[in-house]
Amino acid sequence: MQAERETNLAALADERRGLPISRVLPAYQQVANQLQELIMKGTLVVGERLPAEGEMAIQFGVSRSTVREALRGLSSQSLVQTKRGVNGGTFVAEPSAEHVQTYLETTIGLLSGADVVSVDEILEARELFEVPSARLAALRRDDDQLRSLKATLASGAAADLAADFEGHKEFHVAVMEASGNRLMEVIARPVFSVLRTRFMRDRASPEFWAAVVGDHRDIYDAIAAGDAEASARLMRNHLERLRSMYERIDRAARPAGGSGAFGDAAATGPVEAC
Amino acid sequence: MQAERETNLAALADERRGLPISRVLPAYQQVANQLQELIMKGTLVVGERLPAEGEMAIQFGVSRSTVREALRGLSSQSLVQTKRGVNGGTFVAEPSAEHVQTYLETTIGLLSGADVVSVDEILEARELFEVPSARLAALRRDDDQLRSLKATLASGAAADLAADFEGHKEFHVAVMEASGNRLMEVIARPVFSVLRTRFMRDRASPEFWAAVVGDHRDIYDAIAAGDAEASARLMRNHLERLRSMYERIDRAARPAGGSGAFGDAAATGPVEAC
DNA sequence: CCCAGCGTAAAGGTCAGACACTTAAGGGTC
DNA sequence: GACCCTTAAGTGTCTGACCTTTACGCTGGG
Repeated sequence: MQAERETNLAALADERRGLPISRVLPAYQQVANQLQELIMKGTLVVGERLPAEGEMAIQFGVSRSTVREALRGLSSQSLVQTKRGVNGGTFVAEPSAEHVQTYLETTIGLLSGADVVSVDEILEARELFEVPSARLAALRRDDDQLRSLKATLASGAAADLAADFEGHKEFHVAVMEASGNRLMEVIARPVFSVLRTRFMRDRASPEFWAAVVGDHRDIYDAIAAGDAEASARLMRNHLERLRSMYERIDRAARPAGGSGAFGDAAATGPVEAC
Repeated sequence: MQAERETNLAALADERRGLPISRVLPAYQQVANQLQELIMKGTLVVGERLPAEGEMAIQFGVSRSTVREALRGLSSQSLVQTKRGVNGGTFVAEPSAEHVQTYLETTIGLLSGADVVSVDEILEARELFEVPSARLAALRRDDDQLRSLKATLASGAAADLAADFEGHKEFHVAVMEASGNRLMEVIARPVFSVLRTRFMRDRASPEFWAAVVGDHRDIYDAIAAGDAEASARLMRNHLERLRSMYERIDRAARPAGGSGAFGDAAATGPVEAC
């Protein structure tokens, strides 16, 4: 009872008005779209197993390769998951915060690399996210979260920069966790990570890191005391300190990407030939 | 000069210590990973054309189908784009805010549907995003943005609810645009859209919409006057009004998804048989 | 009775080769 | 010079085969 798909798919296009632009989607796209819709409408429940590739091929009236291509797309969006072996198959994946974070991190990195968003905007967004996080953390943290937070405070006596750098990350992540808003956390973490990746460690002086460690301790105290406004204020100051460092570092030219990934491939560069 | 991949890929697993869990990724995954890395490192520049599928197959030492599956994954993450015809091929896609928004919208919707994040958290995140947006908009909007903003103000005399509902969306989007932070916009829009989708129109009384329209006008005035604090405060009040409506509506059971998407398929449901 | 080992079969993973469809470019005709 | 037509590169799709993984059940020994 599924689509018929005559040999000539283009026939479907006849129904369209005006614009004769070829808008017949490839079969794998159509299959992917249909499956995605079933998942999003909840017709296919999380954890549910889809029919085997071969069966879906029959039901959709396409070949197994086509179905597989569709599934690859869905699985790279973490909508489905595949398992091999007997009782293997394709399963509706359960939405996970981690997937979203991974995706956001790479994507924001790309947006930044392509100058669709500027470093300034990322820094600003970070403040917009983390300052309220600190405020909420002061209001909501439970004892466990407070303990985790405390555990991330660096030794102070700078053992080595790398440890401080790690501690810095863990502290901020712990604050986001303590804020009690998982959506906020899912979004703020990648933003933080992108900045962290862009401005790798070792660029700042030991004195700078010492100040960072002091900031963390102050913020921790405010959160522990449940002082929302102090937490927010201190976090803002802290982020401003960091921002000034980032801005100083930003005077580092990004390497101009050359071709050559596929050595002898095509001499037909995207720019002028001849 | 590419990977060799003997017939037995599992040989690669021998190098591992301890844990003998089968962690040899499928070939398509490995190919996808390598390509993704090349793109993210900037070795493959935006707009650049990758070798034809057949050539990549040779270079990676896999079959064309495998390459294609890898490409489907990348393309569904909007990392690459394919074009048919002569001079067709696979091109490194230019990162676009729209793709991210689409992805975020579906994903946040799923996270919410699976109760990984609660409606409360989404509502809170929305306030956390849009209140600062309004503040920044007051400080930064240029004349064009102000004009666009004004254009979204509903007629007031409720023509029909649908129009108000649309206007509501456009107003909030315009504020985000005027905030001058594109990252913020990319993130805030999907959050807004998810709420909007979850609580479809027509659930609120005409009086409610009238109040909404009034709120919008007030916020607009504050933004036009460049009064940052008033903008923020009014936006906060506005969102609180909306929140109360959402919370009232949230007393609506979601339909329990039934099986049957693949009718006669398998009787081997995920739950008890017999 | 329990456990280890082995075989089996279902399902995904990979491959090779063929053909269809799309589309830009080049050449030929009027 | 404008238009059409052929051509070819490259993606899209299909077929059918074989490999690999892995849960499950059977079987035999302790």
